[in-house]
Amino acid sequence: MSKTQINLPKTAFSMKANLPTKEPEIVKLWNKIDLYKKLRESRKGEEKFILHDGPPYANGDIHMGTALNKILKDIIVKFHQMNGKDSVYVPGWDCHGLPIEWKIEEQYKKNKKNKNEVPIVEFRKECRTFAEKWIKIHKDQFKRLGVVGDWENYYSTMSYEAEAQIVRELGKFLKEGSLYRGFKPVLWSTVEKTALADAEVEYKDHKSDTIYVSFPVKHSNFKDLNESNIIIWTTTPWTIPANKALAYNENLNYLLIEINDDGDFHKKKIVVAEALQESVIKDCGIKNFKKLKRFKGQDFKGTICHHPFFNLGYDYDISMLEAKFVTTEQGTGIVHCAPSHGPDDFNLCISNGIKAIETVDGDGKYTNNVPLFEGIHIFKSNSIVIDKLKEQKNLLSNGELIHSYPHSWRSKAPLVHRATPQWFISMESHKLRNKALKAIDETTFYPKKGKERLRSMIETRPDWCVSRQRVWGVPLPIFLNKKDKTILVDDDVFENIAKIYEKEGSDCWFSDDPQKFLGKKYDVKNYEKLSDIVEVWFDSGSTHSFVLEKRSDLKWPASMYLEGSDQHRGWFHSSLLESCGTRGRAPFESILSHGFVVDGKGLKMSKSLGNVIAPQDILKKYGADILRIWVASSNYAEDLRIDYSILDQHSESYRKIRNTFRYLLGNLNDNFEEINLKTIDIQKLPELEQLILHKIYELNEKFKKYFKDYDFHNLYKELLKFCTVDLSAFYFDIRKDSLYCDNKNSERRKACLLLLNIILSVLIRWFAPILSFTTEEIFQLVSKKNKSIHLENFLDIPQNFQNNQLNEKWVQLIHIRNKCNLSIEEKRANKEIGSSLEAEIKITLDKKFKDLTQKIDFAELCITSKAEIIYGNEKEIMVNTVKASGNKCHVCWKIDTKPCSRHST
RNA sequence: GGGCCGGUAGCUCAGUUGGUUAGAGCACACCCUUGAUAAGGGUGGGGUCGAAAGUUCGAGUCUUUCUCGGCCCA
Repeated sequence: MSKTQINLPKTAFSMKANLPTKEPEIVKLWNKIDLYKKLRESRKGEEKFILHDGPPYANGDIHMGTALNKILKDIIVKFHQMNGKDSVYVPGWDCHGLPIEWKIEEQYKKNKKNKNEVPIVEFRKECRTFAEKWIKIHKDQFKRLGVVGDWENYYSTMSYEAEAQIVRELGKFLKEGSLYRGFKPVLWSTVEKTALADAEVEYKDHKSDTIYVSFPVKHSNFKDLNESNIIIWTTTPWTIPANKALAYNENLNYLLIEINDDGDFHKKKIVVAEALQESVIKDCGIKNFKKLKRFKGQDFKGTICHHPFFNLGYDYDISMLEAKFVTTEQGTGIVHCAPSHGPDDFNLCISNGIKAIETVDGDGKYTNNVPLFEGIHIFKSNSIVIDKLKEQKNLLSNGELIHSYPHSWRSKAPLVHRATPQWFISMESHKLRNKALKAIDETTFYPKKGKERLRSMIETRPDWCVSRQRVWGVPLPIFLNKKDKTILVDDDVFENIAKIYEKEGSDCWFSDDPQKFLGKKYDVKNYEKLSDIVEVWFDSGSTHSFVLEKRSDLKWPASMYLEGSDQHRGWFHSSLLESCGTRGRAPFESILSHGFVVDGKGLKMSKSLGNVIAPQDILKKYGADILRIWVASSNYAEDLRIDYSILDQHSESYRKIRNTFRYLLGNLNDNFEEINLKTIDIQKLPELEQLILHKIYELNEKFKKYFKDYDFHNLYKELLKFCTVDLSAFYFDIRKDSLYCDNKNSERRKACLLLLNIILSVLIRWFAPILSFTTEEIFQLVSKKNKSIHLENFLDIPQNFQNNQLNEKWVQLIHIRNKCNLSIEEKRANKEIGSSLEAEIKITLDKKFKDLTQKIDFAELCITSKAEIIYGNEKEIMVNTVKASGNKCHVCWKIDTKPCSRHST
């Protein structure tokens, strides 16, 4: 009966969220109202915030890392949008490259089809179809996460416009002269006469010739080394003619040893690592020797040797270089380096200014760059090398070894590293490195540590190799003059090729008459067309040119690039170089990098550990908003942990937030009214309401600060704390009595309803970028405008909400309230009372609190039936709780000896 | 193996230039409520700050070593 007299909350907003089924409906709604278009219209002419999407690879279902990345982007885009910016998000995909080629070849293998018999153009069409399929799947998966963007007009690196622009970009490097032809070792099959990718290699046992070779020291700053011989060990004697350097490790100890055995090395001094001395002595059958000196690897610094074939025309200097890859696992602790025949050798040499040259041709025969050996096949030359070394008295010993060695998976033939012609963009010739370093200085990094990471990479990286001997990519638009091998550099030709690609794509490079690309200016008879493709990092590094610059809804440079921290070496890096090379500055104003998703213990996710969680599983079990909370509440500057217990806890927080909204909606009976914050007569409100307005003001200040720093986990934490501490446990709890039991005309109750409206309108906006679905669900329920929450702005909280004096006062009042709670709890533990309304509290305060507490009703604050304050001289706050005497009002449940003042009639 | 980054309560995170008994929310335990009810309130337990050594009157905060983990490179 009494229930009819009170105002109980009533709302259509269910306590149970049921996100997995509700969210897809909301995605449909956004589709139906064309939210993205409306977002753009609503911000027409406003300042732009452009988060340029780093394209994911169109291959396979999305994983947690992808989900994290997209949600973080979406949160940021939405924050800026609600902050009044025209916050445009154009998603993109990376489409060219080996992984897709590989997938298509796998299908061929299954169907017993031979790739070499399929025309290139047909093969490329299949790659394109494959990528298209995955773009479509990704799109739906991203939308399901609540990500809003221009899904209809996405970009891809395989679009005709992109392929055309990539040609134009390369043209700029060619014209400038920083793109040059060089050589670099790749895994090569002399049988198939082709380069092989890592995945096409299988390792099998192979019998190799082994040799210990001496390199006579020509000059050393370390006196003891002069007139000694540096010993190396190798399993590929045929690479000795290509030797250009020796590598040592400065942290190892080395020995100078004198050999006293008869033979070529009688009375000669040799150098090997101390840790390998025994094995070398044993291997080479040395009987009599004397250790002369022990020294550190760093003493090698600056040492120059002769090539063992010095007297046969190999009269160039062999430098000794420091290299960390030199170990004492086997050999001599000094490694011979042929930059044309090993990646380690290549990298070490190029960083020391020694370039690789073409020493072996496609058939496996030495070129004319190699004296004595020209025309000889490398697989037949080991014995010749060994003979010559013996002849030159530089062979300490030789033998054979069976070891694991790379072979072609197709022909089963052993592979070699062979320097092949490649195309490089120079870091130095046109000061690309300097430009990039300057651009890094001008970029803001979130977190700050990203700056150092990118800088240290740019400082040390070698020239950029942009060519690949594959099929699925943008063809390098290069013609070589057949006579003098010079590169054809002509804007008209590049533009002609670009125009053709714009119309029909780049497939035609492989199928059509080359004259078509040369135009009328040049005769195809005089030019050789290249068949290399552009490495995919150049593709994605160019997205700024065919997306940011080409689209009128975007701007160049982007406001932000946002990717995982691995992209310091990837997309951040390639975009920076491409843009600095062509435009002299970075294509971004800021970079935000996030860590990796790891499991609950901080270990990386892997199938073998069984700790992989797929976003699809989370969506099914919890819903996207829980995943979005996980993103927002985690510190992306570090690795992000996730497991089901972590998600369980976030869904607990979600329920707390949801119930906060439910309380608001219930007491408003879903009749939400948008309040004009500027016209509120704050002084007329009760102090409690004024205090909450102050708290809203304070939180908004924090909100703005955290948002400015992209510090979402602290921002979310503050929002959650506001819901639980300030609202649920304090304001809501206290005001239940007024909301339920006051007369509807009560000023106090009206003031509270005003606050509930204000809180709802502020809170729903604060949460909208994170809880995109739930806030929309609420907004659809209360807004009569049939609009989306995401079209709203954050509210300007008026300065007059701030009231520091009042806040300081209430800090003390709340302190007293806490003391009361302790006292009440004591009686509750004694079973003297149950609910706090059964209590009457007597508070003893120092007189100085009189002004502070005079007008405060502690029965209201502490939700007791009665409260009395006694002012005395004791400094300490004392509270005495007794069981309230009298009768319980049937309506408001307060106990009093007198009839209830509100409900006695 | 190298470079960079990190390891604060069960979980997510704060801890300003080194300074009193290391904080918050969530989770947990117990109690209350049954008019936010698969909700709400109150009280409470729980970390010596990855480990060790050092600098200092004093270190989670500085140095070194080790250890565990992550990314990149090899």
